[in-house]
Amino acid sequence: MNKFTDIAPGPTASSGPDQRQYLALRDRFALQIERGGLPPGAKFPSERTLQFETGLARGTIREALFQLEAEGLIYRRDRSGWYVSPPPVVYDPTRWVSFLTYVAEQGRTPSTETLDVQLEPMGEAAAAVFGDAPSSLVYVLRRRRSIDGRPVLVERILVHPDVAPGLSEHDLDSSLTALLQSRYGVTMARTRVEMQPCALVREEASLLGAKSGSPGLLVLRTCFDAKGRVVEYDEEHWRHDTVRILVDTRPAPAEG
Amino acid sequence: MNKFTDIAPGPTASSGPDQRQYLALRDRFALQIERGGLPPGAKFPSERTLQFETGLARGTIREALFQLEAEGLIYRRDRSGWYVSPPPVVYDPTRWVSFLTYVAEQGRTPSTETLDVQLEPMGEAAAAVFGDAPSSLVYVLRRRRSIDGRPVLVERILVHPDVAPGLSEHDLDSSLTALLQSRYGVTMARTRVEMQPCALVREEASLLGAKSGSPGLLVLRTCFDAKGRVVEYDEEHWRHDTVRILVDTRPAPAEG
DNA sequence: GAGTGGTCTAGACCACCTT
DNA sequence: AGGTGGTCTAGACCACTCA
Repeated sequence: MNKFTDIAPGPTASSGPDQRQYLALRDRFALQIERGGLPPGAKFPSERTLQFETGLARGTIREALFQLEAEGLIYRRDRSGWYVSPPPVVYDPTRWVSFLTYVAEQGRTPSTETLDVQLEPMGEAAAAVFGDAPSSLVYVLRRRRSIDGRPVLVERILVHPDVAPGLSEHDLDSSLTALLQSRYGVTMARTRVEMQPCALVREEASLLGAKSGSPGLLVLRTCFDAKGRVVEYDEEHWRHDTVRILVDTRPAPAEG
Repeated sequence: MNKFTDIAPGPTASSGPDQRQYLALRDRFALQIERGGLPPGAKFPSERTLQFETGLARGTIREALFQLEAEGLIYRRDRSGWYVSPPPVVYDPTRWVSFLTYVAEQGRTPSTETLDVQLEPMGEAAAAVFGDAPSSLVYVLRRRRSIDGRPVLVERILVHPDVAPGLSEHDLDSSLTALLQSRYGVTMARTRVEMQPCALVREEASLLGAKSGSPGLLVLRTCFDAKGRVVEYDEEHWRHDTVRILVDTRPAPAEG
């Protein structure tokens, strides 16, 4: 179909250059982005425009875009288009520092929306975390957080009412960390963090404006005070290209 | 094309059940897997078999499989088929414990292959890590590690020859941690870990038997001894569905 | 309302794994 | 050698975004 394709090294050359057209296209875009030709936030040409420019089928174009998305170089806004990803923020989930603080420190603009707060029975899973009965009530707070106007994570935070009675009456769009510290005198002595790459599906995906199945990062945090009491338990679903986790530790003195 | 499709709630019912066929198919499989109907390691029917069974186009079948792959429920072996993912291993990169140890502790069978070892100039990036000149020599060790016979990560480890002279003469398929401790008397006082979801591309992907663009997790570890000297620097590329990161910390006493 | 990506179809040929 | 997934084509219609 294309003279150049016919001339290119045959598929029998097993260690020869890669023949896959979507990877060639990926390379072209990746180079443009790295060289600054496409700055963060820049919009890509539409898939149909690229079809016309390259003569490739739309599926092939999309495969190249998916590669770049998986690498975190670009992202899509549903039915709007493809855009160059801004650099990720660096997040240390073991430090009790507010999202608003560390994002601002990195020269970005954070924002938060509270989606939902209520006091409800914690159920089996949360009961295991808090060491309490499944029927015990717990504050459940759901928020969406954005950086420079782009939603980057949705979170579900559980706080025991013993720790912070009347929590839901406060403004929860600002720092929960600061609120717990200043208003309730809570301090954090230990943090347990679990992380796992995940897929953003259905509700999470749509809250983040992502396609179902988009790659994400799930971060589970359990914060304890000096008495070993669970102060806060979070489940954070991040868009995979928006965050980089950094943890710096010294082993506990008495560790075996 | 299908009577039931015609009867189903129309697309105008914006909060109605999801119409997407690949998600319906995803749900069917996810349910089968969760209920144990398809145990870890089980092979899926071929895409063409599923085409025949469901009457859907192959692209739609594949979209459903991609969803499950992104969620970590299934994985593919190149040109062999789709398989149910075994549960992930739990890994604490801040603890200086050997892969062979913690994988075995979790009832799995670890193995390691050394791909490459050499003493070479460290270059700009590594020089910044070691606080040394780019022309200084460093051991570069590349290994592939598997669990129950399935490759799960490729890693590139840098060790300074001042810390471990003659390193390349040892057996590097077994524990590097143990080797550094017992043979070179090295101890670890601090670890800095960075993590980011990534895509496995080209060489990494093919070493792991994954398709280029498959989701992965990049873990960067820098281990320091008591004098603040960099003992070891690792770059680990994991298949995203094979690992779960767990970090448990107490803040350093003098922390601000 | 025009343009965008999202979903779906129905083919084709290929490289590679498996037996 | 036969079967598998990997790549690619060339359409179609839809829901949704944006101006």
